[in-house]
Amino acid sequence: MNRLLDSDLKRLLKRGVTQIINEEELVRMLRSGRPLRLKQGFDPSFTDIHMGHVVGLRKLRQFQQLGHQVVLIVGDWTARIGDPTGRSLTRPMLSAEQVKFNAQTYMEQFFKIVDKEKTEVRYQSAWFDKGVFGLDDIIKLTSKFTVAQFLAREDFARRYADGHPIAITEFLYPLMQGYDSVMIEADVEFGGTDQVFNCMVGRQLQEMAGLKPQQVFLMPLLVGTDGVQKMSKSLGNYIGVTDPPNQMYGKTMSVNDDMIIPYLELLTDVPDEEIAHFNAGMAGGKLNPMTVKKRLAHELVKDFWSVKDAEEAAGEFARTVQHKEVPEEIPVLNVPAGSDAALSAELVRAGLAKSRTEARRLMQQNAVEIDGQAITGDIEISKVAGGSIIKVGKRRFIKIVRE
RNA sequence: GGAGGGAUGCCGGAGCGGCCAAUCGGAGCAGACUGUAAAUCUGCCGCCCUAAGGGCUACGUAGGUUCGAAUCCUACUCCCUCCA
Repeated sequence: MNRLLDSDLKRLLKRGVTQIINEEELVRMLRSGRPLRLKQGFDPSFTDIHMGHVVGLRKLRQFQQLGHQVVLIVGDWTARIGDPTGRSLTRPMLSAEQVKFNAQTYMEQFFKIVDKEKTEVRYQSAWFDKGVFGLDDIIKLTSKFTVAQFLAREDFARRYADGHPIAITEFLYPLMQGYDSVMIEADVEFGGTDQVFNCMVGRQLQEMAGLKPQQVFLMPLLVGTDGVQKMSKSLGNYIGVTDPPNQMYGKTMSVNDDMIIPYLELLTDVPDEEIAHFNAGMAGGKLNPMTVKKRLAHELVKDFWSVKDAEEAAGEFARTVQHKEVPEEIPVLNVPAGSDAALSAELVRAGLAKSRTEARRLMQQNAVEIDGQAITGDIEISKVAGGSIIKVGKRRFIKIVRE
């Protein structure tokens, strides 16, 4: 175990952290030199990890670097309940097969950030499956809490007040999550700020089981690229860890300027001093936010891909977005020699419009250009010369090739 | 078990016999603007007919009444609230 430096401690407990319960105790535990069991759970009800999740995963890695052990819990049972957090919508129950597949995909991405060697993977089914966990256990577990306690949870309270349905099984969710902590003897549980309640239930259950209650490490929820709502796939305001370099770079450049600093803090290793310098520079008008955002985009692509990819993506961005030039590589649309199809139909075939009606609409809006020349109405594809480049909207291109 | 309320486009939410492809807001798309982006402004925003214009499908599901239904009636399905 490495000696714990004050600088490590500061980085670990201050940057990108909302709240720690209980911080003094956690510091004591860290100083004790004993490898801690860090609990991180996930519901395999989705497969894609995005930057919002990365905030927590980076934190886990930092702890790992100090010699601690991550225990990843695959919530194969909780996923089937449906998680009431956030969207106020009951998620559908998933089949066992679906859950298994999702878990697999999730972990592939998870270990891009977290050290696999220092991670133990546990499935909830190990302690919740039939034969292991019975009705008597359910009764024992549920009888320890009251409805009033559960209605204290913000999400439940709001939904109840609004007359939205809350399934009884949803009450089971925090209990099961908490029970996980008992089973794996977690020292610290990690989660977003929306997880407070569930994590606290874990503490209580551990205490009731005669264990030392876990510490709770809460991290901010990352705001999505729209700069308003929390990053989530269903809202479409996310940057995925598997997004290809150009897309990752482009999405990052499209985030609101206000997000630059938080993103740098939560998603990169750019030192605090440098971030402070950027912040001051932008506030004082000395630094163009675009420059800083480019740095951010570069950092992200570099971390998830490579330095080379980051540089190429930067070049592509400058070319297509800033100078409005044609990108290096353009998808090709093969057109049979004698085709008399309408251009609108061809745009649909190329996936640049959802319907011909939409394609025509785009033309009317001056959004379709052939070799830089906007057209105002539909034409036959035969009127378009082979090799022509068609641009739709700001940056979608296609090259016509005659077969 | 009883009483009441509801199901509308991607989402929220109007409409309550013709003027409804359906007000409005959000999202999305496009154009303008912009040191990236945001904000702002303008337009679009079911599908098909290459325009004007026309056609076809749509308001939980299935029938019905009517010249005409998202709007009325019947049954069904699902949801919510309250009482027991």
